[in-house]
Amino acid sequence: MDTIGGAATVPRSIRHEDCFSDQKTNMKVGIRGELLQDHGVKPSSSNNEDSSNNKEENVHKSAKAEMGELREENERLKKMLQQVEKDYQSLKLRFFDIVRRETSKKYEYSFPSSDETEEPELVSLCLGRIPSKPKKDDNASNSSKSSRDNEDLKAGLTLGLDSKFQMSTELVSNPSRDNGLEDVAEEDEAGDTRLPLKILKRNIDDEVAQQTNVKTARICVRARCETPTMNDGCQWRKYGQKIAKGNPCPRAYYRCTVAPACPVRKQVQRSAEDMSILITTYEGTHNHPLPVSATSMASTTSAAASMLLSGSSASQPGVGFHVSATQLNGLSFSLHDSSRTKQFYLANSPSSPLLPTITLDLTTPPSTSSTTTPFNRFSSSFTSTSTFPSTSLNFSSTAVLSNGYQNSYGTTLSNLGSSLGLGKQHQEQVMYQPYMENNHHQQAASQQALTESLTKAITSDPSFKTVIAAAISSMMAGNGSASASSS
DNA sequence: CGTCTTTGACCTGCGC
DNA sequence: GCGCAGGTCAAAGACG
Repeated sequence: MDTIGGAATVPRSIRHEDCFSDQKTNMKVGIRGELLQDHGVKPSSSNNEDSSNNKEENVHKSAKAEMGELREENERLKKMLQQVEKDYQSLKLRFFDIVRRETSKKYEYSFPSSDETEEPELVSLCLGRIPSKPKKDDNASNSSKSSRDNEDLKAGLTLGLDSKFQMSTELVSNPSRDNGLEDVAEEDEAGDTRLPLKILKRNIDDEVAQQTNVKTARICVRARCETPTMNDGCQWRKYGQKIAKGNPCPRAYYRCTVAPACPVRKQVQRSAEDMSILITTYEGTHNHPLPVSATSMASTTSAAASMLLSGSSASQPGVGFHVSATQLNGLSFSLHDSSRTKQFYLANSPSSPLLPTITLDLTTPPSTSSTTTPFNRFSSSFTSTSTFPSTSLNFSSTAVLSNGYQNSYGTTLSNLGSSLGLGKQHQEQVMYQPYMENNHHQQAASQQALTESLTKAITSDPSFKTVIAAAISSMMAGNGSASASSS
């Protein structure tokens, strides 16, 4: 990001790695400090010079021994870290497998005997690449269950921040003349040649043309941020600024510059109520792989998007969610159907009034940020109204995770933990004791608890499969740097 | 000198 | 048709 946050020109991937190494360093330092306390040498109180010389020698020796211990400790920590990463990888694979199977099952159940040629309301969140366009397949006639499963799987596993909605034909035919580029293109495919001049002009661009095939969700992130923009890992270039009505703070317009033709844009504006709150709205889909550092935010937003999508919102355009979380990278959030109150933020976008908008409120409420750092504590709750019967969830969970693993894996793992700790139709309280430094057993225990919690949540609430898929796909995309999205 | 930001002008959509 | 507001463009200036 870049321009964002001022510090900007430094490639985010590099910064991210720096952060990671910093964490290791901090861990070492912390442990070192603890050891020094434990084995610290008390100052001599003797007046005898000989004895003081001997003591100096002893101090020297003990210091050496201490150094040796510290080295060993560091080695152990390194191994521990490697082990954690390894465990995480295997966990990830397990989730991946479970999600895949569950998704297939659910799909069979959801479409048991319906018209096989009827296309389900596919919602595809794409990880920074153009989706595989399953919509309106020409081979709809031979759409077997397996092929549908594959499509569903694709949709489920291609989640990302830049959620793209594979609009159903019903939605495409929605009688709104300002649906924007995407809908117009849909109409074009359907044979409608009444394209506005602007649209025709833009369609010249291949990249944009690809964008026109999908519906794009808007992701709105509210976070407390002192810097002009939030550092989300992407590179942005400011192309405009405007004073929006009702807010004295100007709204800045940014364009993704990671790739020359990337259509992703974002708007940054300070909240009128609280100037310390930065409201960032993302729109569009990256057409390039994302920097690794961008995937954390991607995992958060993609999960939120998947929440929205799992609520079959595709058929109910204009509905917005309000997602609140107390951790930047946590998937914990509460979703509020804002359909009645119009979209909570940036609802007055004339260009895309029908775009589903997901608002992530990352501003920490005072009540939940009391004793722990924002990065190791987050609470979540999810409520949904009858507008989304399929996602009528009610849960609340609180998780305390160690910040000792707040690397790219740790955050996403936390994400999974937080989101999966949520249970359908019942409330759960999952408290993870903070990992004690140098206590591998507790770490293992906490990890096990987390694993159990995740598994439980997966099996108890199928709707979270999408969330898991979102987070996992984001992680995988980020790890492989193959493709990811966010912005 | 190249890149990025700033900022006024312009375009477009919407409501009256 | 007109005015308003949001969004974008592009020239000019700043900066490294």
